[in-house]
Amino acid sequence: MVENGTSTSAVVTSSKPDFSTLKGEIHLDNLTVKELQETFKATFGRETSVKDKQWLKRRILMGLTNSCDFSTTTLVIKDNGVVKKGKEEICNNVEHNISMDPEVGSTSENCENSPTFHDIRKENHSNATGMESQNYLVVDNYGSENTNTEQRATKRARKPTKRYIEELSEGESRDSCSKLISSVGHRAYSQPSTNMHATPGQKVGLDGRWLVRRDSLGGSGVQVPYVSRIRRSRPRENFMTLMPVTSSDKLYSERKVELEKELKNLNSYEYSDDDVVTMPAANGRLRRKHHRPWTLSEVVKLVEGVAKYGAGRWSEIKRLAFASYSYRTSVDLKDKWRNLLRASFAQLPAEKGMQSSRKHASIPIPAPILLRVRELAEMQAQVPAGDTGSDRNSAHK
DNA sequence: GTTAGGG
DNA sequence: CCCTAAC
Repeated sequence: MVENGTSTSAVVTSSKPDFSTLKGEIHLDNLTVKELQETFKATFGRETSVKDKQWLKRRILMGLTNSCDFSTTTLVIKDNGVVKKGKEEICNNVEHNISMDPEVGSTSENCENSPTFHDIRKENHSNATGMESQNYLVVDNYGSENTNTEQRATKRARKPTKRYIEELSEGESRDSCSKLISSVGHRAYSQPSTNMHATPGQKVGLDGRWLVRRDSLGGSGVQVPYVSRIRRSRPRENFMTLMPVTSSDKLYSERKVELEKELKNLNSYEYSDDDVVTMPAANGRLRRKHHRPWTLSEVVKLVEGVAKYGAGRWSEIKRLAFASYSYRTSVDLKDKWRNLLRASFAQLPAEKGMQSSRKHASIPIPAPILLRVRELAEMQAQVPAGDTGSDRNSAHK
């Protein structure tokens, strides 16, 4: 199958997929890692350093099935590979082609049970369930195998925070000039008559202390209650000032030691003002408390940690890779990873957004690292939460 | 106690 | 970084 094979010598640096390098038939199963990487490059227009054959194959096939309109090409996906469209009737069960696992694939060649590539493209018949008739290439099992794709789409619903509710309510009551009651009345009148039966959540507290509105949060369907702002104590004092002096002293000294140890590693950046509450920065703005720019080595550690343990296992990464960095909490790691993701996906394609994307980055992250971040993100998007080996069910406890 | 996401 | 709902 590799006869024509991938042109291993081709060094395409274009940023766009170049299918011209995909000559003839390609049987992904038979390709070496290097060849798979070449194919990856041809498919996605960029290089990859991932050596995981399985991943590469899956990505390539996914990329092809997703982005390539096969009706306009002479290529067709078949038997775990891309082949030239032949004259023989192609009973092409995409489901089987997309599933790279040998065990699954071994069930092979029954085209009757599941929708076929052929069927869908040809007829675009609406399915019996009437749920949705899709005229794009549907790969059955695709979704179930990569449930992560769906999971990523549906973020877990999050109730608006108390503060959000309060602040929003406060703002609105300001807008309506203390005519809270009347505005509510207006709202009620404007409701369709069928709505007079308010759901429990819509009732208005007689004392006027709490009201509930129907607004939803960002279209999430989460309803935002309307409450009058209750005066709270000031948001927050500096953590240290609230601590008893005794324990404060101890923590402070402990921390100080670590800080000073770290200072040597960092390129002698001056952090003497590190633990200070809020420092007026050069531009007159207030600087955050406890701000410590991420160093390159920290970023690298983080990336490696994500590679090893997976994104989301922040406490684990914190414990195992950042044991000596006491000032980086697992939340910090998570935050930094989020920023890295943003940077890697925003900056690589076009270097335009540099201005804005750099605004939040304390240090310039070298492109190779961002590439790695990107790869990890893509890789882990394919292999959902499932671990590649280390089972933590037994590892814990 | 952790994780995810908005601020 | 901070804050905090969900887990």
